[in-house]
Amino acid sequence: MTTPRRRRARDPLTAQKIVTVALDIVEGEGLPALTMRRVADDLGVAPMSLYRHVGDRRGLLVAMLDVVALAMPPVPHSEPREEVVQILSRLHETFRAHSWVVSVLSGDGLASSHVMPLMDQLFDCFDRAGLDPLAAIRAWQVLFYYLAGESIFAHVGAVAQSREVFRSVDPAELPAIGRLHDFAGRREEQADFAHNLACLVDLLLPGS
Amino acid sequence: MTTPRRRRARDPLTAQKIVTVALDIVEGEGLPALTMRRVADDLGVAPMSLYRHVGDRRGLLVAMLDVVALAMPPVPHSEPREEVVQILSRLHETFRAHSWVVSVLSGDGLASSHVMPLMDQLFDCFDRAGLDPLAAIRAWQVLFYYLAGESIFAHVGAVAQSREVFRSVDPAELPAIGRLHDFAGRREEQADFAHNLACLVDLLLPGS
DNA sequence: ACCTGAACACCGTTCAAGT
DNA sequence: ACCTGAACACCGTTCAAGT
Repeated sequence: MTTPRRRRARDPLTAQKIVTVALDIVEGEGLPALTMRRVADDLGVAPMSLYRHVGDRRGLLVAMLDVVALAMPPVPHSEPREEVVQILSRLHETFRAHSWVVSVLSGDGLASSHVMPLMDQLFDCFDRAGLDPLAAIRAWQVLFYYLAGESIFAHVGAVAQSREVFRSVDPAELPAIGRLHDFAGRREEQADFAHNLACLVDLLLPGS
Repeated sequence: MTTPRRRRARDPLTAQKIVTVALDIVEGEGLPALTMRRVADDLGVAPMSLYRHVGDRRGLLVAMLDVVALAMPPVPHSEPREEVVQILSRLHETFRAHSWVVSVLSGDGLASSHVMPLMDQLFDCFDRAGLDPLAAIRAWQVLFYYLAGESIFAHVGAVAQSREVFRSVDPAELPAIGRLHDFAGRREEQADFAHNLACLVDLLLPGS
């Protein structure tokens, strides 16, 4: 094994290296596997070495969010309604591809400043569509909360005990739920999202 | 101090006592304060004593969800549209009053079987309103994901670093965001929820 | 049957010490 | 300036032992 146990002056630890390794762990094994000690282990470094470069665990998570935010391809400008759909779809793709992101946003209350340009683009669309600031904020809430809820529960739902609760319902006792049993499960959730998003945008943007 | 360090045969530990103490902790100090060791301490009991009664930490959380679900007042029957609004409002009140519930639902993928009657009532409303099963599932998704997102982010947002990110935006660089600065913060989120909910129900239920 | 202490395999982080 | 080991104050849970 030629893996060095110690860093050399020529091979210094950097925030970038730490974030890269942390992203590898979290993409492959999920958020619970991401511990400071594990990141340090994978780098062949003492746990405390990380703290000079990323502050603490929350600092590491923000740095990871920054990388994801900066990796999002820009959304081209177009007619406001279409542009809103594209922006929300981009966020949806991001949450799907990196499901830990929503957990960090909601669970730890963290955020990356690098999403703000995309937010600005979205609110500019609202403005061009004729929404006043209050209506724009409400539109944002409806769209983002739906998006966030969808991302959280679509991800966690795949392995959740809550599925078992739903399945174990007695159709004789709760008939309206019973009627759903045939439909649940074998549906395209991607299609549902696209459909629901289109409906919501139609609702929120005036005169189309 | 007369606090007994040991249980007597006449004062046996029960799942109910454990859940009561756990709810006290979580309502007062939040989910991070809820540890098996802390619950045991508050009961004057060894940590391992809990495991015979609640299985494990997840079992304790489910038992806590059961209590909250059973404490929800029933929603009176009425015209479908109104009944849907009432059911969603009841869920919203519950999530507001016990903000840890949404974290447990989303973060741990747990659920209580005792919410299923309310779900059945909701899908019966959808049925009476003329929605086919597919449309009903989509309506449920839109409403619940919005509700869940609202509850999660309204709660976590109050203390979050993400607020700081928003506030620190330079209005010259991102003008559409800058225009919102005066509006954000001093709004009634409760009113927003009621308004948004009414709009969503109007969208999802046909012909009103 | 019910409860316990000791132990295992973890956490994030502080601190004083090394180079 | 950058990295380290040892330590602190925690976790959930297993196991063998007590009554």
